[in-house]
Amino acid sequence: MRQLEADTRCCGVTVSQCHTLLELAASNLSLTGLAGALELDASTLSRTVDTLVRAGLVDRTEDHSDRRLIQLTLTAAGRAKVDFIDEKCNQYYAELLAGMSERDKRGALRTVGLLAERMRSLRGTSCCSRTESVSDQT
Amino acid sequence: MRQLEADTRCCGVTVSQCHTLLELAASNLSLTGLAGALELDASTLSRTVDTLVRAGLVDRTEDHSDRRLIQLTLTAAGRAKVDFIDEKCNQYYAELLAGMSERDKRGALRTVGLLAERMRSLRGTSCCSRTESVSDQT
DNA sequence: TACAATCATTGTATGGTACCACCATCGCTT
DNA sequence: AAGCGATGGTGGTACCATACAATGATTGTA
Repeated sequence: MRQLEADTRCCGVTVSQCHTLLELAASNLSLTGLAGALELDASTLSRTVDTLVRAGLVDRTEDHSDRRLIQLTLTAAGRAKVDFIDEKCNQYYAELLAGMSERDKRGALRTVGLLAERMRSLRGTSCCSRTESVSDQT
Repeated sequence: MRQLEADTRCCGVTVSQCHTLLELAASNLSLTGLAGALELDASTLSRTVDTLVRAGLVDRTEDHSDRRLIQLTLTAAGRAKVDFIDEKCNQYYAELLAGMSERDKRGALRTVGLLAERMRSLRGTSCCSRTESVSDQT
């Protein structure tokens, strides 16, 4: 997580901004669509998108068939940023695997796939019933 | 990350509080010592510890040999919380591995160990030179 | 046409984080 | 012993991430 954070920040975006950009690169969506895809509240996304729009990485355009909707698309700069991030990530993954034996590399790829799948299927399955939270930061 | 967050929150603490408790369980430390171990700013830790002290999970005690130091120790409730968290984590890991073949389980454990070691050794190695950050959330 | 549902935004609150300034304490040097 | 720099903890301030509630605009439907 720390590595991820350092890397994305050094790409000029925060982790959240990065997730948003990557999701938009996969498919243009409305705000609520994007919020759903990222499992975030729409209000959170709205503000994140604000930042990205101001940064010139994302465009907000109205949908003429339903004027409630806001279509979000990457600008050219946004696409470039995504490419840059992808490249950086791939570099990092390559470094992670560097020095492993062929056998270990294959094992690593298989393990990561298995675990990802298993994690996805366990999503929401856990946990204990809601307990009191530790807060009250007076 | 999401799963981790949901699980720890459902244990009644945030992820940061959880890290703090677990580190304290490993060894009693002063505030700066703890901050160093978690690679966080001392002021950040000071406030997190505030919360945990108010929650009755951590004790602050002065060091008589050096009155600048604050010794941090888990209370009984704190230790209980850590045990609970440990148990929950182990449960989750068990569920992650459940259903895998013996061979895949061994592979998964080996992969995780290899990757963790490799990540540690790459810490700080990356990345590009600092670029401008996308912010200005006016 | 009136009303419920949907979408985006804004207000408010909590939490994590860092940097800086500050104060108390400690240790060393003169 | 006095002074001064180093160290440890805390509070001020400023971000970002996030959620929930309220609001305004729009749509669809009874």
